[in-house]
Amino acid sequence: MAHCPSLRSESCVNCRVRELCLPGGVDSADAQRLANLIPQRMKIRKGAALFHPADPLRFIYVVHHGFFKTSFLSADGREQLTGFQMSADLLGIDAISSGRYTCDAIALEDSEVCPIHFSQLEVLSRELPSLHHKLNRILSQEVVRNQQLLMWMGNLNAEERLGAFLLDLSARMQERGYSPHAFLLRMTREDIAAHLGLRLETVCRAIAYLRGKGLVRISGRAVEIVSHERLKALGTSGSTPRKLRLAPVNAG
Amino acid sequence: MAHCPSLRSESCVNCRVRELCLPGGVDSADAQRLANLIPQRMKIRKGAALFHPADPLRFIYVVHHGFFKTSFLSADGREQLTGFQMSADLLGIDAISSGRYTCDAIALEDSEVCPIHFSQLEVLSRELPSLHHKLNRILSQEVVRNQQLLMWMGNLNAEERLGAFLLDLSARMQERGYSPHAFLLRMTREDIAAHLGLRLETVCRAIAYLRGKGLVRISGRAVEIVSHERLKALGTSGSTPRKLRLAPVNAG
DNA sequence: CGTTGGTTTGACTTCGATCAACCAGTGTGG
DNA sequence: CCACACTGGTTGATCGAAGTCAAACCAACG
Repeated sequence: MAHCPSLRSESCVNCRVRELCLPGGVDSADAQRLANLIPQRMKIRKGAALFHPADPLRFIYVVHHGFFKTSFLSADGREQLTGFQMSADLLGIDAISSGRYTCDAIALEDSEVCPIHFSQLEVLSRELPSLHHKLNRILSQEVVRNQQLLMWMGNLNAEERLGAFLLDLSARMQERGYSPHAFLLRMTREDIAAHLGLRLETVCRAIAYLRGKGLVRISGRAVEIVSHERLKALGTSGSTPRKLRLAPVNAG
Repeated sequence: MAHCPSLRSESCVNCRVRELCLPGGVDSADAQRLANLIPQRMKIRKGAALFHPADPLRFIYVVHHGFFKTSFLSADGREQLTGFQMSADLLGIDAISSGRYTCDAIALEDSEVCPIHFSQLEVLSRELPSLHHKLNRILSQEVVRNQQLLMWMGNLNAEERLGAFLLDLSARMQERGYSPHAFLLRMTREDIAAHLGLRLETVCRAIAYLRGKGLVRISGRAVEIVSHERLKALGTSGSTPRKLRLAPVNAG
């Protein structure tokens, strides 16, 4: 069971995305103990799967660098893309409930992940309250994130959904030290569509719409966000799809 | 801080829904220690809120009996109903990530909840591995549940969504020892609509459709599921909304 | 009783799905 | 080298599911 320390690529302690990741808020000595749970980083080639639905849970994975998508198919062949994961994001936490992964995790570019033996993580987090709390927060965060996505699907039209999606990506890029104004998409239009509950043609048209309004510049995978403010304000006024039906304002 | 044990209504140990709830899989002595974290059950009247968005997290709540809905409003007045909670379901886990609740929790009937001091729960779960694991599983379960809902919104049409919703309710009734064939809805059509990303008129029409097909009998809040099998099979054949576009089958 | 909140049904409109054509790269084999 | 297939992206025309607006219905209740 014991791994030779020299095999470990690097420690969590001086990882670029440490604060966003599991060791965020955990002090350095303890972060090193977490790092010791990671046998060795794994390289995943573009298009390859990290795990499949029904595989038994042994590890959860942190994306070290690269980009993933997670998606699942229902019995009758419908696909839902549940999320895109970038560095410091966790993969596999859906598996904790049943002990088996519920989705596919596919690398969208050559990537590297840190596998963490889950039951060892549970044991260690009993010893380290800050790690324990961080894990709980990450799980809860995932719930909130999914609820946000739900809100997009339930309340926003195609253009607004795409706008929200781009702003979300932008914010996550910024968290990781990249420019929030310009970045490259790692996924296809079809992936975006499967994520937002649309079809790829509709995503294209939504892009054309935002471009036409001068809110973004998008050609191929290259995105430039011209105005975060105006993009955010997309839904606020103008068309009112599925907003709360307000009580009529009676002056008398 | 110490509460007189005599104040505690009852213990978790002989609670009807113990296995579904946090003490599920935790042995009786330890379940009693969990019960000791619950100062006293709280009664919530129909229509009242258990908490509001931005309230600081102190307790998470287990529904002991009754029925709740959780929903949130975005800045621009759009509402998304994130879920319905019945006995043994947890309320407030969305708050763990930021320390503040992100949604409203409203009782749909007179209800009773078990408040659990969250930071004490974290401390106790460090001592009791089985409790710790159960908490992780419940959090993960919530992620999976939301992903399921996402799949409904992204891939199913109105009738299929309603069918899936009714089957889900039915399964949860059964888990709790009630009949899966007939039960009462505690929520309005508008609540169902806000949950499924539809409008109430569309929910009404979807009900009429299922009734017309002889799959359910619904009048007012009373639901009878005539055939679980045929209800499940709703999407499987026939119309193919948003299914995977299959590669054309070339014989040559 | 009339009021009120929830539900149902109808007529019409609209957003996004569908089907189809076409384009830009990119790789492959003759 | 060119012909070609192939993948991903864009745009147009058409259609249908669900949204919107409106009216009516019903049970509960003061």
